[in-house]
Amino acid sequence: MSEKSQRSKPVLATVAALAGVSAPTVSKVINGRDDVAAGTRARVQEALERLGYESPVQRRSRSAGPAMVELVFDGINTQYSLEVLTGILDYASAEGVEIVLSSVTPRKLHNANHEEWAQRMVESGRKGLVLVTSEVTGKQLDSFKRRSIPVVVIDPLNPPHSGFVSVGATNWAGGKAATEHLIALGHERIAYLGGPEAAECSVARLHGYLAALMGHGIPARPGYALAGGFNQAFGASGAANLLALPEPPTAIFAGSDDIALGVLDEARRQNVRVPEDISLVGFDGTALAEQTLPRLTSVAQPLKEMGRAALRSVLRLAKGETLDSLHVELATELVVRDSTAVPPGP
Amino acid sequence: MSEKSQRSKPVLATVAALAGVSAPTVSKVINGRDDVAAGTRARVQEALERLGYESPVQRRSRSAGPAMVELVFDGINTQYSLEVLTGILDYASAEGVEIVLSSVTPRKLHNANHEEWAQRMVESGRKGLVLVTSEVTGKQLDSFKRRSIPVVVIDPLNPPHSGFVSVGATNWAGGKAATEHLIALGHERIAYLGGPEAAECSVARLHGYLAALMGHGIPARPGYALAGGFNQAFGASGAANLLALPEPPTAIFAGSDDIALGVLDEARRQNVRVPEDISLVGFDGTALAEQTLPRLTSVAQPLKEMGRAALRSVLRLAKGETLDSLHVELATELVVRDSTAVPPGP
DNA sequence: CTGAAAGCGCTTACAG
DNA sequence: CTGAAAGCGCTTACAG
Repeated sequence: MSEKSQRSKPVLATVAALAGVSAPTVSKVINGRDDVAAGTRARVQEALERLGYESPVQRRSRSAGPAMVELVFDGINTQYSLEVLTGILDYASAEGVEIVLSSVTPRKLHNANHEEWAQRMVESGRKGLVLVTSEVTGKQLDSFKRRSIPVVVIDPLNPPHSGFVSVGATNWAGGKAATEHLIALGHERIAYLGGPEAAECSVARLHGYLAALMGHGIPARPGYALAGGFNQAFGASGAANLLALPEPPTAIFAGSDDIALGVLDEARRQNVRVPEDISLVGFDGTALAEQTLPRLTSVAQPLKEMGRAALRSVLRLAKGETLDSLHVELATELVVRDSTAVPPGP
Repeated sequence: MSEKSQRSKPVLATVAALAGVSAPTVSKVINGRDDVAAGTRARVQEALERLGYESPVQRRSRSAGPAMVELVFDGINTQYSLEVLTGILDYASAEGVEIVLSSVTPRKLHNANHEEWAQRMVESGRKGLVLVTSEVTGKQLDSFKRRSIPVVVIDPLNPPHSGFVSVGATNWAGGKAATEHLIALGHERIAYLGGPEAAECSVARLHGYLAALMGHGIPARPGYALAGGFNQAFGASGAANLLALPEPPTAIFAGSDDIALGVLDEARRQNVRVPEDISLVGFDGTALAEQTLPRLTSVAQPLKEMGRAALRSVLRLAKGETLDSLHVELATELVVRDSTAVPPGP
């Protein structure tokens, strides 16, 4: 009688006995319900792990096909997204993993029912989730954590306080490098046109910019640092505002290449020459930077590598491995092209 | 009481009632036991069929969750791919369908074992396959056809002789419109820089170009129609060849916006002004056309709509519906911007 | 939060 | 052969 529980594959009741709880409680933990005390959940999860228990759903999904990872973009219609996507797809194909892709508006992502979403992912056997430039709350991540679905965020909009895993670039260092390049050319009136105030990566770039100014004893001027969207429209309107200042900047550091494109447009409209009248540095270093006229000096992000790294982390977590660090920043690199020069004479 | 069995998915007890036997007997039939009388077995089997009953094992193998469609790009690193992808993802999200994405080199696609591929798709419950700008042989398509997996090709490289379903744009009409626009401006020395000779869509554009010339009694000149890749590099080298002719063209019709970008680069290098010295028309009408200087006159393809249409066709085929036509062409539209003008005086 | 009790869908063991 | 009865593994609804 007592031997039977040793060899055969563990059932829910065995787990319950080992954890010292009732079967319903184990059932709740397995199905990701939230009405279980943290301590109880921990004990049950340990018992589950020790016995190697698999729920019917898990058994069902384990049998079918190659591993699938879900990938969600907060809108894919940018060069940035395309390069991240390329990195992820290349690595996925090398690892024999399939990518289930969706592009979702930030609004929809925020309103989505994460409980249902996570449950659906378990049921269809997804190994993990990669989110790109998304805002995620701790509560939302909890829906996934409770079901042991690893989540990795690329360029998270909010700071990684909630203990989630994320991949980014050295935004602060990149912002500093861009600004120091301009300072080295002789500029002192340097403005920053960044992304949304809420976007962690943009804030880091802003602080890199401020650090460079401070390091060279250049005071930050009022009205010289503006926040908006990571898009061409904000680049144009921001540039218009900056050029209308009593003392307009001689150089603009744009928080993305798209923003820089808008600046180029506005400069052209006002017959302000780049780089003769005003210098311009972008951020991202996508293919776009090569195609503008003048070609854009830009801080390159290793977007493909960021995609690879995110997928690799998700797959490692799915295998139960632990990561060295919850947050990884890959190096940015300033690529000098034709949009920066010495400031115009007085 | 009696209504409840009508709507919900049938359980074993329902089958038993309909067959006039007990649940255990149905269980035996399902599990292939031999202790069931032939007549009883027949009645049970009929009831099973009529109710569409699925055993837990059957349910397990038929993949759970929302419908999935596989999407394969022949390289996604272009604006073209991005717009097609956007169209597909939007429609997928509206229909509650999930997209499994891969980007594959043409070589790998050609060498892939289509038998295994198709079998894998059946096993993981994929509803269909969308291929973008791929070359497909009848034999390969057969692997999918035998397994009733619908396949739709967007912009097939080979002509749709093999009876496969495809979605494209009115390439011939677009080529003709581009060329007639140039003729209307007064050009007679008009060259064509097209994509690969094997690409059906490029051939159609070439013939549209030739038709326009012929329609206006303008002879096609030797060396004026070149074939290469749909990329910037070919645009630059092709333009260099054309400009080196004893009688260089006064206008170039490029088979894609990427090709046109290369032409712009080469023109700039040679200090040939666009449109003053030479007019330029692109093809695709992606966001790129808006971002060049001068902004590019281009034949716009409805890429998002082509993506939508392809997915819609796959889903209809998967439901067993029939399509009105194996091949659909959506309308192209010439968008005149700043890269075309009257030819320079002699 | 927790678990006793009831229930669900299916299978097994066995009397007839 | 057949099916009433018992049982299995899991989930649900709800009292405390």
